[in-house]
Amino acid sequence: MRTRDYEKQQRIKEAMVRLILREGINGASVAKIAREAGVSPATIYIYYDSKEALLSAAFREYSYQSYQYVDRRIRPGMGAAELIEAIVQGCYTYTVEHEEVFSFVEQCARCPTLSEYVSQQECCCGIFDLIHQYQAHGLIRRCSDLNLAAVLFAPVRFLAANHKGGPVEPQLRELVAMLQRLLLP
Amino acid sequence: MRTRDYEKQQRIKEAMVRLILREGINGASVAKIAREAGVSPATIYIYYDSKEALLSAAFREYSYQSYQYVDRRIRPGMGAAELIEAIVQGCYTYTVEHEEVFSFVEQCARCPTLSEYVSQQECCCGIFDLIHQYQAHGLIRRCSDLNLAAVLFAPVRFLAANHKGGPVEPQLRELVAMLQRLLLP
Amino acid sequence: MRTRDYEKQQRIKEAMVRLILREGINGASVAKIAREAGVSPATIYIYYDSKEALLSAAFREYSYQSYQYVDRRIRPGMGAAELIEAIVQGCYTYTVEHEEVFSFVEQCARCPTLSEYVSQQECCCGIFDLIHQYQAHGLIRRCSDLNLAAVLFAPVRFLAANHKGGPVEPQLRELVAMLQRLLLP
Amino acid sequence: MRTRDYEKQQRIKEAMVRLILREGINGASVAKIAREAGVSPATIYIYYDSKEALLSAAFREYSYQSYQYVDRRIRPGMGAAELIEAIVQGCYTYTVEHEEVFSFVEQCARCPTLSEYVSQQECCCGIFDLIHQYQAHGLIRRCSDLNLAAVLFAPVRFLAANHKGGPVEPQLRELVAMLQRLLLP
DNA sequence: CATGAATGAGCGTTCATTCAT
DNA sequence: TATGAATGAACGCTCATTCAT
Repeated sequence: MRTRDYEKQQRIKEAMVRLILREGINGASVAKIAREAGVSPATIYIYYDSKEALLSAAFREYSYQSYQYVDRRIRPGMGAAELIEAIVQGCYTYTVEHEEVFSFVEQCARCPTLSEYVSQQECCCGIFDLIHQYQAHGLIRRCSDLNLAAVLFAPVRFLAANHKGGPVEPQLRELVAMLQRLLLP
Repeated sequence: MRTRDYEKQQRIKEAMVRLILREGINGASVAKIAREAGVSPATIYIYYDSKEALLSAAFREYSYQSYQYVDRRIRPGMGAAELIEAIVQGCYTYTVEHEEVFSFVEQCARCPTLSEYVSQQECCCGIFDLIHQYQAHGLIRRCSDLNLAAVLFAPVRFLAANHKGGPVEPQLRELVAMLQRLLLP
Repeated sequence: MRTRDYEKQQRIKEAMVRLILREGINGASVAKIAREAGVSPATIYIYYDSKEALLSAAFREYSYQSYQYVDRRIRPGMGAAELIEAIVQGCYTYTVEHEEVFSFVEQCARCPTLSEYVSQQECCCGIFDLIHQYQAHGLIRRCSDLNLAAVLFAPVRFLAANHKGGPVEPQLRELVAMLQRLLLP
Repeated sequence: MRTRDYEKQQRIKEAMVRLILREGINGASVAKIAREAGVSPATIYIYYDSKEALLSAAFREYSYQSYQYVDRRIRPGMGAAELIEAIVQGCYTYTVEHEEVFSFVEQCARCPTLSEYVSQQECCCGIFDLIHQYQAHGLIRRCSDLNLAAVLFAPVRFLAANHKGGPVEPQLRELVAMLQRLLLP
């Protein structure tokens, strides 16, 4: 008996994400995903019950992963300014290093049939636990978590999605500075 | 002067947008759009060369329209704080009053095959012209237009997309206050 | 606008029935039916909602038709012996002249997912009305309708299905004689 | 002596027959049969060369078995009337006790691609040998074997397949009486 | 012997688009 | 202009069968 190959499962997910970056969530048919992954269409159904199961599983997984990427770059000992910078920079770097995942998650999050599979709020709870500590110590201004998420993640993603040409570093530094001014007391 | 034909074209666009809110950009086939609009599939091709032409035309049109909605709520005489409030509130109110258009534009903007039909930057040039005047007079802090757009539009849309349950008004007022503090000198 | 072509609908049904005679109800895929009928697979779905709808509609239609064929060969004025002969002969002739329909209906009638679309009892009510008159006049022995159908239709179909080689006429005449002896007083 | 393997082979056949009763001959895929039997799809191919081989082997086997069931209920010493009753009753009881086998065999017998694997005539040769003796002694009327099979087996199966609701016993007794009158001198 | 993984081909159905009226 | 009919290609998925363990 052949054993289940989790690398193959991974390859399928990555192929789908790559394809969706190129052709949009519309253009990613099971047949195309299979060809991109170098497997038979039927093989996909060994690892996922349906196309929607594949999409939602990957959406969920990558949603968490992108926040964990940021999580790994922050530590309790950081200064508040440093923390904000790490979060925003981490967010941005992730979009550059995982362009296809970023595009995929953004598309899924807007799609009414997929968005409810993942709660954006839950994904960043690790980061928020730390921020809450800073807020408790008066190192970061208090505000609702939703607005905190709104200003910490949305603008940098906007930047990542809409930046075209020219050096992005200054833009990013400016944004960091703005958010520091906004959130530091 | 609106001819009967213009109205039919409008009906098609609105039907598509309604459908995409319900079923996502994947679920909107030409046949379904036609049924929703109460016309024949062939009729759609009288007004648009292809499905992509329909999508991109609507995307472009509604993108501008959503900024014009905000535009109509601001005037040169406003105070800077008032201006920021009007923009953010206008943005939010639009998402509530045109839920389906908001969802549609958000989906299109993330889709690689559609996003390049519209430059988000161009759409808001009217608003930015005014802001530039305020900045020139030192009433609003200077920063790059991209970051300005990033903080003015992205967080409020994040709020609109991710808010679930509970009163939204306090959230929105808090966000306005945050952005006023951020952008006022 | 092209108008609906009922000849085409007929062609589809006939193609399916022909195919099922050759390859069995298993072997009749929509694509094969379409090829046999000389239309596109999609065209079938203009006239029928689904493959099952096509099957059940044809099953129902041909079930009635095969009894109507017999119906046309009987008249109130016939003698009782003559009536029985007409029914059995009619049944048999139909299976010869419409071999593919006979095979199709027999297969559908045995398939659990299709059989309940058609009540065999209802199909032959016209014939039974006449027989009831004969029974009322004591020209045909009384028995339950179910058993009447069982002896009038099942054996002749058995003959039609299982006869191989040799002249069938004597067999058929013998069967007619047997049933006359059975049913005449 | 039944080896463990023989039992597994049996399980596969029974699973298939059960499935075909529920979903028709169309709905019985190898994967479903395997699941129903609690084995792997590959295991089926250890015992049978192909799906068709499985179908035809089971068809042949169960065809004979259903006649053997009747065979066991008749003995040379019986009266002619008793013999006819035993055959018809035996036939009917079998359909009740082996509903799934009955449905399976009936479906196979009508399917052009399967029917030729089994000659219905051959299956009942044991019963016919006995009847021939009765006929030789003038205890049962002479007629061709095909018509004999037609009246002995087809009506009772028709009854079994088309009876719905109400007590079946009287129907069956009536049929037995009819066939006795038909076949006894 | 027995398995679950793997597959190319095919399934029923819908797609975006064009045709004929 | 506007239509429903028509279509080849593609859809998501399952098929019968084989492979590797």
